[in-house]
Amino acid sequence: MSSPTLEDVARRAGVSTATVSRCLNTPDSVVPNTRDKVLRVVAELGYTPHFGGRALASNRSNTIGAVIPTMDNAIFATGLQAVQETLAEANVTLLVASSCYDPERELEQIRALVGRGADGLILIGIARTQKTYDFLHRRQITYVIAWNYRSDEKHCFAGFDNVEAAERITKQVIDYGHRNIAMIAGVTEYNDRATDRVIGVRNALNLAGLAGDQMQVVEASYSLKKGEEALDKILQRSPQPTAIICGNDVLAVGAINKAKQLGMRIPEDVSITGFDDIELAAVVEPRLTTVHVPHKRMGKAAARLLLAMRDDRKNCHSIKLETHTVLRDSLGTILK
Amino acid sequence: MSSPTLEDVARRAGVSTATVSRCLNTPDSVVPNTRDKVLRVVAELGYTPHFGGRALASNRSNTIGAVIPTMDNAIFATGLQAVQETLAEANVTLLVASSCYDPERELEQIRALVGRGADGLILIGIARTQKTYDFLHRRQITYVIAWNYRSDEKHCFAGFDNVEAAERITKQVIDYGHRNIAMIAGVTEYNDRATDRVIGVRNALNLAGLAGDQMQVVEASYSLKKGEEALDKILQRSPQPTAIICGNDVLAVGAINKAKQLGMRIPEDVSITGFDDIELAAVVEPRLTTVHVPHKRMGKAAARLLLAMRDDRKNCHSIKLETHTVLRDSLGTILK
DNA sequence: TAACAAAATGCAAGCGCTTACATTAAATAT
DNA sequence: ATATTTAATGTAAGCGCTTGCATTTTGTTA
Repeated sequence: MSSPTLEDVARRAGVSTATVSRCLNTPDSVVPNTRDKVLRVVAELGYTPHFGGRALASNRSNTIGAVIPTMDNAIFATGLQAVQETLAEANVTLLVASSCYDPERELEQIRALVGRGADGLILIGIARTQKTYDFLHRRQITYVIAWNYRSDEKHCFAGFDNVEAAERITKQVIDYGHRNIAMIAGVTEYNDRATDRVIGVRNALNLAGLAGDQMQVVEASYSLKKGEEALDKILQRSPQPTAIICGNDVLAVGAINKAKQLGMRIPEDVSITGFDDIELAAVVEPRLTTVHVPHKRMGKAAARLLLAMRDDRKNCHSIKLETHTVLRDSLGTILK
Repeated sequence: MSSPTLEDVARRAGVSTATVSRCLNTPDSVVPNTRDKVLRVVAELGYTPHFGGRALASNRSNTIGAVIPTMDNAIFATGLQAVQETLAEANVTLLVASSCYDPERELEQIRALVGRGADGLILIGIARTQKTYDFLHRRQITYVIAWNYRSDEKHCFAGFDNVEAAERITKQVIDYGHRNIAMIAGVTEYNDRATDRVIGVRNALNLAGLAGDQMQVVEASYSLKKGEEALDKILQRSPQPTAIICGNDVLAVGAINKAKQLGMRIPEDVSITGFDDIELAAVVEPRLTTVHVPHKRMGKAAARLLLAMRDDRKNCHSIKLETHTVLRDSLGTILK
């Protein structure tokens, strides 16, 4: 039932618990002879240090936590996988919790992870309650923000500029001749990435003299079905847009499906673009023109950053990752 | 720097540490008046119990671990999300590690999670080294096996019968008139799910008098690209099969893509079926006929089971989830 | 070989929490 | 009102580990 303890090892090896502990943590401070003897017993007993005891005594856990909106979203799952791999190389374990896009719940989960001694946290995006930030700062928690980037010294980022990326793809759409553009956005409440993407689209429109502030925006939560519904809503208004920019690929694919069901041709009758470049984007027909986000590299970067900050709290060099537009088939030209 | 401790709370609330502990763990054993007072202080101080202390004193970590092949696969990500949500309701945290389909690595990760005091483990499938099972048993680790099911009392399952499901869809393919059937399977080495699916297809073929043992099987790792390559390999042989059964949806979609590139019509020129029913399956054109697996329900079931077993180790009632074939457009009839 | 410095090891005090058990307060019976 | 039961709270002993400091061993120097 009960696992062997440090003391069991010590007794059996005929040394003190301190020596055993040192064999495990600072092997160089123990004479080889003793060390071998101890390690042999460790192997013999199949001893594994008790994490709780260790955390309690050393105030360090070799654990980092990630609180993501949901794993049930390829972009986070992919990123998290990269985080996990990077962390595993450094013998650090990953604690995962999901907030389900609810700020209260995020704080709850952050509390739980900190309570279990996470040495650092990976958080998604910037938008969270002041209460959460207060907690983070009061407790001096090391954290990095992923999936967004700001040139803001207050936080440490490993992300990309959502505004910029949205501006870029919108400009592309405009360059293709579109003048009447609508947007299916992700839910912007409590979601800075979704919000930034809307801002980016509006910016680009304004810059081209197209009254971005009057652009039709329909918000939809992350699912194919909601994307379909959103398209319906957009089509009710006339004149109908010639291009629909979507806040993420899932919504875009939903919109494409619906459009096809309605007998519309893409991109001849309407152009549709996405954001994220998940696997789906290259498979749907027509293949989706979208913003490529390097999710794996981002996960790796976030993990590395956190590892570095763990050793030196102030060692915070935010990383800005670059995105680019992938031109595929769902965006077409408007001939004047 | 240092977080408030139980004692800080106790002092400030003017009670003993025991009372504070009880307020947090067994609130009913404290009179409401006292409880409110204590909880107010807890909130005031932003107190979070220290995991290490708790684990040490109670010999329970309120943590369960999951070792999955990779999160970068929608089926596991989806399932894991359900696990996490179910666990969170019980105030249990989820530790995640990935084995990358490598048995040695799986053992390593299991060791790490157990070392960190996981009260139980969720493991994927049955195939693992004897060494791993020895470790699990010697340490009397509570674990449940997900994504597969056997009527085998040795383990505790929360999964489905891969053989049966593969038999079912194969029978469907045969019923549609196909006689020359090939398979693109996932990598079967160290992967009982992939192996079982091949067995199921062969069984059904044999049962229909179609020499399942001679069926052409090409193995491919989990990616669209490998699915495409596998299709190429299959088409080299003649006579070409009229139906290709794939071990998972990703391979199936890869095969569909390639077939379309080659100018083949699906299902007129060749039928293709998948397995898993991920989101992609309903989006690809033609929509994929596949085996629906209730990943979310499976995750939830696995978590519940583990939670139950935590309280009573012997309380192991394996759960068999049902799958069914979803008929969509990628499987067509052969007219005789 | 004695005297001393340096290296290795042991001792023991916690780290923050839970939980038997002891004590006190409240509720009920007499 | 008092004795007795029951509920609420307090006391204090660890849980397994790390680590500062004391002690012992080993190595060095004169």
